[in-house]
Parts: sequence; C-alpha cells; structure tokens
Amino acid sequence: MSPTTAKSPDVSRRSERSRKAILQASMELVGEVGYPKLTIEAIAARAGVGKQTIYRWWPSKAAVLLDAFTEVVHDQDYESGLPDTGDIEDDLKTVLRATADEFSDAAFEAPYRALAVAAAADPELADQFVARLREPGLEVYVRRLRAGQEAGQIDPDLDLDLAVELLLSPFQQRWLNRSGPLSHEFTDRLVEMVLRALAPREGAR
Amino acid sequence: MSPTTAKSPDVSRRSERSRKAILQASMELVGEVGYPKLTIEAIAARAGVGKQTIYRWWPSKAAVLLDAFTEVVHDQDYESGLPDTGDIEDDLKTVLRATADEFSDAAFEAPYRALAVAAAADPELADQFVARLREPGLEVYVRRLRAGQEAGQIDPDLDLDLAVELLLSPFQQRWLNRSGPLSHEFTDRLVEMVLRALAPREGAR
Amino acid sequence: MSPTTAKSPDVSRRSERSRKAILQASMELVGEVGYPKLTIEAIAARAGVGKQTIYRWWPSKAAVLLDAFTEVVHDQDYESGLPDTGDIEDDLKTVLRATADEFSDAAFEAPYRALAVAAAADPELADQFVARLREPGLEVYVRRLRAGQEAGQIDPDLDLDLAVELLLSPFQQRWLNRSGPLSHEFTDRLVEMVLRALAPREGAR
Amino acid sequence: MSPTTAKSPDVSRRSERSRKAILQASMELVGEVGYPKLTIEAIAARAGVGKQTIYRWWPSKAAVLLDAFTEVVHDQDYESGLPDTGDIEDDLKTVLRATADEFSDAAFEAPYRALAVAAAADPELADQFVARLREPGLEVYVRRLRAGQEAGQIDPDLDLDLAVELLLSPFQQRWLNRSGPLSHEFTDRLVEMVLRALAPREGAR
DNA sequence: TGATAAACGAGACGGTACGTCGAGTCTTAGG
DNA sequence: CCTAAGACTCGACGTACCGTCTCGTTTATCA
Repeated sequence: MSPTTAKSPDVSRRSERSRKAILQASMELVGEVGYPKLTIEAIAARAGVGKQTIYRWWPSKAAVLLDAFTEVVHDQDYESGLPDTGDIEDDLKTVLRATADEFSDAAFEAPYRALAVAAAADPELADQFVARLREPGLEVYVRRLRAGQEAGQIDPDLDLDLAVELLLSPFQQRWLNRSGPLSHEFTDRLVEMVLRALAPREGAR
Repeated sequence: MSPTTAKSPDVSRRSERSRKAILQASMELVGEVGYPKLTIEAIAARAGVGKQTIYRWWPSKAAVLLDAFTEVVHDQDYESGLPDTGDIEDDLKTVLRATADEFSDAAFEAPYRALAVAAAADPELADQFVARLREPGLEVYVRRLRAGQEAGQIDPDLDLDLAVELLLSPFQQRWLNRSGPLSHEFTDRLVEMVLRALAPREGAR
Repeated sequence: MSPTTAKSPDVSRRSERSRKAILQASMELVGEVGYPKLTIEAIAARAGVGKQTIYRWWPSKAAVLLDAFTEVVHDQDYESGLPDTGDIEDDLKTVLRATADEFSDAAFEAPYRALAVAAAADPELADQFVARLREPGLEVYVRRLRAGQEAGQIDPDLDLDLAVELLLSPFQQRWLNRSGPLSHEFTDRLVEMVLRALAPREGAR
Repeated sequence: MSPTTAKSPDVSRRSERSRKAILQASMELVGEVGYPKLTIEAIAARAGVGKQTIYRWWPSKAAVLLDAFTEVVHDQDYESGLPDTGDIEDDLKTVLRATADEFSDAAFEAPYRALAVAAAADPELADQFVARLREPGLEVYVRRLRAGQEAGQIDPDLDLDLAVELLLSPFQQRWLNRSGPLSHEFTDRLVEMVLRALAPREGAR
C-alpha cells in the first residue's frame, strides 16, 4: 500500500493510476517471463508509464514486486487465525494441506518464489520480505500452538517460535528447493512428527 | 568434476588448463563482487580465457559456479560419516555446531548462497545442486540416525529421511532467509527438540 | 548534413554534441588505422558515446564516414565554379593539377578512398556517395565546358556529361587502382587529349 | 595456378585436391553471399578442408579469390587479340559491346567486383590484381591501336597507353560506381568520342 | 481561477554485459 | 609432414537494459 521507500518526491501528488498499473504489470510479467527476465523497461512499457516514474518510487524491481505481492495478499485475513476445533493435530493437518495447495498454484507460485529468491540474495529486501509476508504468517501458528499449550496438549515449557520453525521450515525448504513433493501425505507425516516433539513429557507433573 | 552439460564439443580435446582457471576465477570473483555482479566477461578475463571457452562448456554462470564449488568440496570426506560416540544428542549437537560455524564463514557462504539462490530460481540447476551438494550431506545424517535406531535410541518405525529434514530444514531456512542467528544455542535447542520427536515411544517394547 | 537514414528515433531530441563527436572521431580514426580496421566500438570510445547512439542514427560505419566527410567538405564552394580565363585548356589543366594535389594529400585520401571502396561494394551507399560527393563535383565541369561551347572552343553538338566522364574517369581510375602516378604531367596530357575530342569539327561552320 | 605467396611450406607436397576445392568453394561462396560476408571458415567448411590449409597457402581471402578468378579466366585467350577488320571504329565498338555484356553477367560480376574493391583498399593486392587481370587486358587494346596507327587511322605521335586509359576508364568507372548503365549506346558514343581524340591532325603530313 | 511547479509519458543518452561470430594460432590424429 | 578437425585467445559485432537526463504535457494545489 505504501511505497517501500520515499525520499524526496511529494507523495500527495503521486499518480494512483500509474502506481496501480505498475504493480499490475509487474505481477503479470513475472508470471509470463519469470523474475530474472523481468525488466524495468518491460514493466514501464506494459504499464504505459515512463521509466522514471518507477525509479522515482521504488529502488529496485524486487521492491516493486514486493509491493505488488503485498497488495494482492494484504487483505488475506491473518486476523481470523487458524481454526481451533480442539484437536490440534487435525487443525494443523488441515491448514498445512491448504497451504500446500496454495503453493502448488502457479499464479501464486511465480511471484512468491521470485520474492523468496530475491530476498535470499539481498539482505535489505529480506528484511522487508520477512516482516511483511513471512512473520504475519508465522504469528498465527504461534497463537494456535499457545492455545494448544493452554489446553494441555503441548508442553508448556516449549519455545513456540522454534516449534513453528520446526513445523514450517521443512515445508518451505521442500518448496524452495523442489526437493520433494508437497503432498498431503508429506504434510500429514510432518505434523505428526512435530507433534511428538511438542507433546508434554509424560513424567512431568 | 565433469561439466554440467556437454553436447557437441569434443571433450577429449578440452583444455584442462582453461577449465581449472575458469573454476578458480569464478570462486574468487563470486567472493569479491557477489553473485549478481559476477559476469562471464570478468571470469574470462580473470582466467585469461576467451568467453567462448566458457560458453562452449557451461550453459550459465550458475553451472560454472556449481562445478567450481563441487570441485572444492568434492574431496571433503563424506565417507567417514558423522561421529558416533554412542550419545546421539551429543554427536548431533557437535556436528550442527560445526556446520553453523562453516556457514558463518564468508569464504564458504558467498558461493554457496549464490548456488542456493540460483537453484531456487532454476529447476534444472536445482536438480544438479541437490544431487551433488545436498543429498550426499543428508545421507550421512541418515546413516547416523540409523545407528541410533539400532542402538535403541530412536523409534525404529520412523521415516529417517523425514527426520533429517526436520533437523536440517530449520537450520537451512534460517541461514537462507537470515531469519535468525545460527548460534550454538539455536542448534542445541533444535537438536533437543527434534530428538523428542524421534525418541522411541514409551509404550513400545 | 542530415543523417543518412532516420526511421523511428525522434530527430528533434538528437544530441548535437554526440553527433559532432562521432563524426570527428570517425575522421580521426580512419586516418589513424584505416577503414578496414575502423570499428564502431573505437568510434564510440573516442567520441565518449554509447555504441547505441551510433547504431540509432547510422546503419553502418560507411554511413557515418559519409556524413563525416560530407560535413567536412560541404562548405567547399561548388558555387564559385571553375576558373574561366577564356583559355579552356589552361583552366582545365590548372584545376586538374589542383585536384591531383588534393588526392595526394593523406588526410583527404584515407577517408575518401574508404568511402569510394565502400560505395563500390554497397549499392545503397553508392547512391548516397555519388549524389552527395561526386555529382556536385562533375556539375562544375559541365558548366565550364558549356561556357567553352558558347565561346566556340568546343563542339556545340557534344554530350557534355560524357565529355566530363572522359576527362575525369582516367584520373579517378588511376587514383583508385593506383595504376599510375597522379602527376601534373599526366593531368596535362589528359587534358590535351580530351580537348582534341571536344574540338569543333573543322568542316563545321 | 601458382599461389599468391608461398613462404615456408613444401609446395611439392601440396594437395592439388584441396587447392582446387578451396578455389571452387571461394567462387561459389562469393557469388552466394558477396565478398564482405565471405569468410575463411565458410570456405574451409564448403571445401571440406581445415582452416590451416588455407592459411598455409594464402595470406588473405582476397588472395584466394584472386587465384580462383585467375584460374577461371586464365585460358581466356589474350593471344588472339582484338579483331582487326581494318575499320577501327567498328572493331572497338564490337569489342566494347561484348565487354559490357560480360560485365553485366552476374556470375562474372560478383567475384570480379569483389576483387576490384579489395584491390582498391589494399595496395599489395592491387599490384597483383593489376598485373594479372588488368594489364593483359589493356595490352591487347594497345596492340590494336598500334595497328590503327600503322594504318594511318590514328595519330602516330599519340601515347597509346594514355589512349587506352581514355577509352576504358570511363567504362570501368561507370561499372564500379554504378554511375550509369553499361549500354551499347554508351559504349558506342564512348568509342566515337575517343576516336576524335585519336584522329590524325588534319594539318599533319 | 489562473499560474506554476510537480509528477508524468516518452525516450535519447553513456554505459556494461550479453551471447555470437570469425580471425588467426595451436594441438591432436591419421595417412 | 601435410592434412582435417576443431579448441583455443582475442576482439568486434549488434542487442538489451541499466539508471540518468532532458523534453514537452498534464494535473492539482495555492496565490
């Protein structure tokens, strides 16, 4: 919604028309040609915009894409959080299956992978990427696990941030490296194994 | 060791001198300027080689780098495997701490991150990358866990491949995304939590 | 004066500074290294200009050189025409001697020969070359011969265009093929012999 | 028949088969793609010959072409000379018409123009070109004019070499510059005008 | 309600690197 | 030891984009 950076230019005079056209053109083009072949010139041409208008408001094509992607997903409701039926294993399996499906959708995949890759290469972008797209996603898992803790299904002494890493990193890693299928079989087994690590210790009282 | 691809040219006539110079120049340059600013022209110039000689034998700068990196690490002994003192927790902590230190070494980090990023963007390269650099590394973990199974420290019914993913993915993910420090504190906690998931079930014989 | 061709780019935005620098650099370089070793890259470097700026406005290095040469000689006064002392033999000898001296000047010779050669190989360029550099030169001879006709020194029925070819071609041919010296002896004999062909027929009035 | 230059290699061991294939390939290719796009590599490939075999025996592609062309035309009989019916005007018109037709033949034109152009640019080649292809041609004209002198049709004091230049240069120049058609109309007028210059002076006895 | 200053579209500019082509040299195998 | 084959270094090609820099032309405050 807001530009990644804005130094001198007068934001109030900014052309909303151009901003939208640029973001949309970016999303379209990254899907068509891929991130490495995405060029500022092509974005400008597709958007019917001068190159300077892009350079004026964004520092790099990655920043454009991050804005574009944020705009698309920003209304996705992190508010409602994860489902909570009381059965944490079932809830996590459901959510992870849905996430796996989403990551298999090409329309989502191309720009998201582009951003993940760009972030891996560029520390500055990585901060933005993590703060705006990754952390909000992790947070809802932490909340669900905390509910599980309160319900006595999860060891109360556990570091929940690390627990979420344990659950989501294998998933993310598989996807990013294409080192294996994101099947429901996989996500189910993953949830089961992670929950064994989270279970309260029997001896504990 | 072998070129990534080799279609028409006659491999037997290949200049070993040029091949070595190219791989070395790549490693040097990627450390000096980083992957995105690494150019074929600079590699050729540094190696004292015609550009065509690079284009003749490699399809992309990523492929050059993969060969270069493979050549450097290929004699690293996967044979000896992980240490096995009988205490699996201690052994894993030791190894993961060492790995964390390695990944904090800039000389290793630059080219390896470059490859990981390029692989994330390019499926063809990803196959090579995973097969030549990732899987041999995973395999030694699987072997150590199998020894733990046989020693009764790990549930005999577990999928050890998935177990290794559970252990290494959070580590890889943190490193790639720079989403947290690769401290010994972190690796120790990670090993502990994963071992809770691997422990034999109490009810089991 | 004007570019050889101009299709899409906006001529009104053209940089006069770059245009001049390119033309000057071409002339300098063709003198230093000769036409076959003249490269667009060297012109661009010498002129402090991007290669694209040359490719944008000229189709070939020959076209650049043609513009460069035209610019240098264009203010050479064709207006004043040839001298007319009343003695046509003397006038022609004087002019041809001067022309021979000019063609013996290395600074003139290198680019002009380059153009003549390029024009001989390339019909499109030949048109431009002939129209812009050769024909204006021929025209002044035709005018002088016409004056000679009116003065009764030249046969009134003659084709003056052919007469000029008769006079200048042997000269041009010797120069282009280096098939003999461009001495004053040669030009004088040439004028004399041609004038025998142009003399009015005795039987006529 | 003989190579343009031959320094070190042992001529007696030379492969006649390769030599012929190279000359033929040159002639074919210059017709197909023109001289500037004619490459040594293409000649070698077409001739089924290693590049080195060309470099061993010829200093440049122009030299190859000169040999190739000489081979083709060398048996053209300069011996028989020009026709001599006693009517010099008629004889010259006939010959020049035939020459014009020859120069309009594309199969002859392409390689000959290539050589003429290359010779104009390269003084060393020019010597060879003039000595082997031009001068023999001029000589037969000189002989015919001499016969005309002896028959009293031509001024006995004239410099016949210059006379031949007067006759042939306009023709060559038109052809090389494409500055006009090589029509029979043109050649006839040319012969007539030149003969006026050559005619014996009336007052002379 | 103009004027006036900005952001805008367009695109030429100086550069860098691309990937290709051919030059001329060098090495290997074969006759 | 000439030859066919072709890999090598080198350098130029013509193209694509980069990011910067004018150009007029909207456009939207403020005088």
